[in-house]
Amino acid sequence: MVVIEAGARGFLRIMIKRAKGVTISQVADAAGVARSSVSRAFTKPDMLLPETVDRIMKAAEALGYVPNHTARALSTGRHGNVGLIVPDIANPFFPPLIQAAQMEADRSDFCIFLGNTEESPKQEDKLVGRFAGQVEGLVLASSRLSDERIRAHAAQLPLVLINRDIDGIPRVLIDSGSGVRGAVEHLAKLGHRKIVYVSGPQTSWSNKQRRNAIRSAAASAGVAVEIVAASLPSYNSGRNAVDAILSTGATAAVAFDDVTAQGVLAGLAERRVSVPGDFSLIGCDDVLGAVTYPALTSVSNRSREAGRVAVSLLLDLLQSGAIRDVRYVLETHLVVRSTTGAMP
Amino acid sequence: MVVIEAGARGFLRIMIKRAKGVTISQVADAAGVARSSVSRAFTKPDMLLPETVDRIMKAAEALGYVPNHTARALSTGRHGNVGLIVPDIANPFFPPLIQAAQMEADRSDFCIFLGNTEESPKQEDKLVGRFAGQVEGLVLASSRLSDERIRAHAAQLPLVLINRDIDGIPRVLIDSGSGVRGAVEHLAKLGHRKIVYVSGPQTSWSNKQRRNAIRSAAASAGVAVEIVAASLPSYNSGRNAVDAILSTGATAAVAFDDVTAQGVLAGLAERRVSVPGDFSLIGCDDVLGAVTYPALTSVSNRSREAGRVAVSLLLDLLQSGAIRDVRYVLETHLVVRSTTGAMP
DNA sequence: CTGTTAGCGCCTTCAG
DNA sequence: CTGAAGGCGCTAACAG
Repeated sequence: MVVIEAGARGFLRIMIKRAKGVTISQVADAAGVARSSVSRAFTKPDMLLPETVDRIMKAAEALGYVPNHTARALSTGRHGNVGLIVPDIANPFFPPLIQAAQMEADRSDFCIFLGNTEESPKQEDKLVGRFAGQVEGLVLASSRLSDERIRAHAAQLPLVLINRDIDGIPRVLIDSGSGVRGAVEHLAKLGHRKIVYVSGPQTSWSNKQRRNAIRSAAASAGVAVEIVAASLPSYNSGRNAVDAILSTGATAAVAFDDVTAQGVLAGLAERRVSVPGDFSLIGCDDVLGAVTYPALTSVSNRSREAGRVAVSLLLDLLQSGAIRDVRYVLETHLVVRSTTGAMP
Repeated sequence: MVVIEAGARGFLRIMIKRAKGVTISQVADAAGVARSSVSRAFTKPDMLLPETVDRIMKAAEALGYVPNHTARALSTGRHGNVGLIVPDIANPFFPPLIQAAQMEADRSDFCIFLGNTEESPKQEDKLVGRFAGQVEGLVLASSRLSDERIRAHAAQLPLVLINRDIDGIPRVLIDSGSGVRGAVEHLAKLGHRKIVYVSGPQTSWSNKQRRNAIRSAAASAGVAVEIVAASLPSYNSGRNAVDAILSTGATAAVAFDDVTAQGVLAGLAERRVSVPGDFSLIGCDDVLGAVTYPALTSVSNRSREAGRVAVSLLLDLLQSGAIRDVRYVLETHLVVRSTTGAMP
């Protein structure tokens, strides 16, 4: 129905009155049954005579009835939503994760609340609170919260963590260690004797993990390692790190992530250092695919799987009602492309 | 409280009983007032004596009361959520848009439901339906639905479109035409006499817009144009288009988007065609920032603003209750970096 | 198998 | 300014 009325200041306002939800009672009347039967027809049809279900469904269809999600949620306490909170949607690490989470939720007819914390713990706390009332559970990806806050939230509602290792809270971890070890061995085999690790954020769980993996792998391969800090994981900090990298005398580098690696790649090109002729470079996360030139050798990241598994785990927990201390680890591996070659 | 109980099959199950929501009644009792007063204290405090509000708030705090969103929604019909549906989260065009939408919603304490349609109209329809019950309004970004379906949905709940131009439905459009014209003029000024447009998906509103803008701008600048189709907007189709591009004899190209342009860039490098020395290249959407080497000249995209404006518009509509026929157009412009130079 | 009867937790008239 | 009562739409025992 379209309504045209005079607004407060005299001008015309066009309003479209939207269909006011048909209720279960109207359907019940139309079908000549009790409200509860209509409810059952939609939730537990096997409790009813097939023909009754049929009659109810016909009436419902005719009236355009559609169950009210909110009312059902209030009554059952289950609303069929899960929340997903990430620090930065725009970081290429997350979109595939989000997408996979979404697909997995969809398979069970769940909806996803998405939250972006802008890397701020305060914002993260706020979002958890805002979501808490309307989701059955939450996935926290690369949370920036303290262990205490996370534990506190976990006491309020089912929680699954991604890339955060807290005892007693279900978590899925991407073990970049395995892939990073492969990277170091790959470089050693190519003859490199000294490499540098271009590090990421000091507070990052992944950075710590990668740094340690490189150190130990290099030690056992007899390769020297130097660390060059690139505070932020960004293109610019990678590019700015190039002088420091070259001054170490190393012939190869592993960067905290692909974005940083791409910055390094650009910096090297500007200085006429050819890759992989004069210098070899490896990224992490494999988020750039083969889009750089030369195509970047990188460590696979499996963020897509992490998203899928996390949601799947959460839905399992919701269904079973139990909390299991799950620690799901995803191994990674080296993806060799064109930025690595024999030591010059 | 931690409970350890024997599970059905005898093994131990550890469960954490979560705090069962404190209700308004408990607060009312504790504060010695009626339930309605507690409700008012939270929604219309000015209707109450300041000291009453105070007493209620104290009691609420002590009990750890937090209003039940679902119950409130059932009662008021407003649940403080909006939905955002996109075709492909992983396409770099969308994350900034999503992020901005999220921030704008957050400013008004709204939560965002995110839906990913995998480019499928069927999935999009399904998501709209699933969301409909629990959001007050919806933003459809680059919808793949037919005009009819969109109109049908718009009749059910408030809708705002991004990059889709349908009369009578509020929409925000990114006009890449202006930027693309700038691109052509830029190339003409550099002396190029023949250019190619590497086109995107035939069904895309943006592709049509860009193609037309290039044609008309080239005509008035006296530049010849050829179209090379790159069916999908992807790195590979860009790279595969390179031979066709070079065989036209053109000295410059504008690509449908940055991802395609990056593929072209790689293809050119493989064929030892130097950029911008031998060939000039311009992308669209500016999603790669300056991360390619050489840094890509591109047309700005403003997807971030589109996301922000769309949500802001939607919230306005919700508040006013009226439907205005808004058509919000965002102009774009050329961002000159290092892939364009004088005709060889 | 189906109807009856209570709520779920909150908001909102309507009286005082 | 505050209390009492009814209802939002649906589900969940409990009877038949």
